[in-house]
Amino acid sequence: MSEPKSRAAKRAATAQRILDAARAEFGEHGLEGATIRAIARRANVDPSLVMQHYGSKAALFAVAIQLDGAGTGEIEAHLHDVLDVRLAALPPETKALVRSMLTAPEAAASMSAFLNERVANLSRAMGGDDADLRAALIVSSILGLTIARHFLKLDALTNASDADIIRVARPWVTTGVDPAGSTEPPTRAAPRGGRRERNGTHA
Amino acid sequence: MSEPKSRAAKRAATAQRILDAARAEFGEHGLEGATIRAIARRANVDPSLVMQHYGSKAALFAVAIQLDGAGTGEIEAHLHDVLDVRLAALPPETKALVRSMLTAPEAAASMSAFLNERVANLSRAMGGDDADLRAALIVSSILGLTIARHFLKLDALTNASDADIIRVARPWVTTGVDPAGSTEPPTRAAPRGGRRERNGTHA
DNA sequence: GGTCTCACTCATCGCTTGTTGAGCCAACAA
DNA sequence: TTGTTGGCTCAACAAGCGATGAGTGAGACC
Repeated sequence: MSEPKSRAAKRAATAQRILDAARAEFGEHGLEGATIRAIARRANVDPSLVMQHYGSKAALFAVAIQLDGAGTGEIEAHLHDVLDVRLAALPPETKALVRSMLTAPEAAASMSAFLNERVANLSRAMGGDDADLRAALIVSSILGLTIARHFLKLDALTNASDADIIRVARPWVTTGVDPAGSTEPPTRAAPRGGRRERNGTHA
Repeated sequence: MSEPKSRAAKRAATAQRILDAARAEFGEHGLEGATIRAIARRANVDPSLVMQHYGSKAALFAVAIQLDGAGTGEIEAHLHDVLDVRLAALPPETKALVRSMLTAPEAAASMSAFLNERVANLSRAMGGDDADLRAALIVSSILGLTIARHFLKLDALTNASDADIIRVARPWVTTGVDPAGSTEPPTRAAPRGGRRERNGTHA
């Protein structure tokens, strides 16, 4: 399986194994629910070694929920890809971050910062009236979809295939096709507050 | 403040005070983060009295996250009200339920059941193609909005007033006005992986 | 091949948690 | 005034937690 490596390489491999185990445990049970002992057990290692590697449970958690952020700036330019990213099996660090964001203040802060940045980027890319608010709604919706599907496992979302969800959700999120609209031409409520209705993406 | 009541009434009042304290603590710190001692302290009561009243922490939590469910069936008929309900300050039991839904399996199950029912009702009310899926997207979006605003406190959502959010989100959620609609036609990235793009609801 | 290094384990500490049972004292009944 | 009920507190338990520090043994170095 794994060749006998140098001592440093072996230690690095152990650190990575611990980190993987930590992400899995944090992703399943959250920051408080996961224990150093369980992480160590999963990594086939003594609990004290976990501390020796990462200093404390909080420090380990901070590393575990760090998103690599590849394409964070780019991804808004290809908004169509966002849903795919979210719908495919979630990366362990994302799962760990989401799992704890409602109970662990550090996770909440990290998630807020991440989403605020996405909102800002998206808002800039979209422009128009209420751009910030509209961007925040889109980002919030994707968050809600992720939670409902991968964590709460709502029937309608687990029964549906990835392709189904992408087909229905993508045009909605990215171009505003109405999810509430029936097959017949929707009888739209008159917009209130005098905001003019924009529908630029569809003729 | 409170007149000396009968013994039974006094006991009932204490039970209610404990329950209120529990909802507040669970709502702030979640099931695991909240402690019997903290709940008792908040209710000005001995910790053991909490046990005497509700049996166990889990049993108290089960009572604390119970939604009264008034209008659960009705509310789908008046979807416009949903956002108002969600945007006003969350009821303590809702906050407690949401806070723990990602870390406490019992809370997750309760939330799933609640949302599944909402999806089913909404789907029935809407009809059309992919009704279940579209209903699930709407419900998920409202969930995401609630989390992003009241728990993660995203900038764009805390800066905006209730009225702003309702104005922008309501027509979107209820009638499908496009939140992403830009002024210029977007240059779309070519779909990857050969998945054909469907756009059934719009001609 | 002897010595040192260091990745790792073992035993254990202090602390907090949920939970329990005995005891106290005001409120009721006679 | 007496005896009794019952709402409530006090003190303490076992279990599990994160964290610590001494010790061990296989591999690196000269």
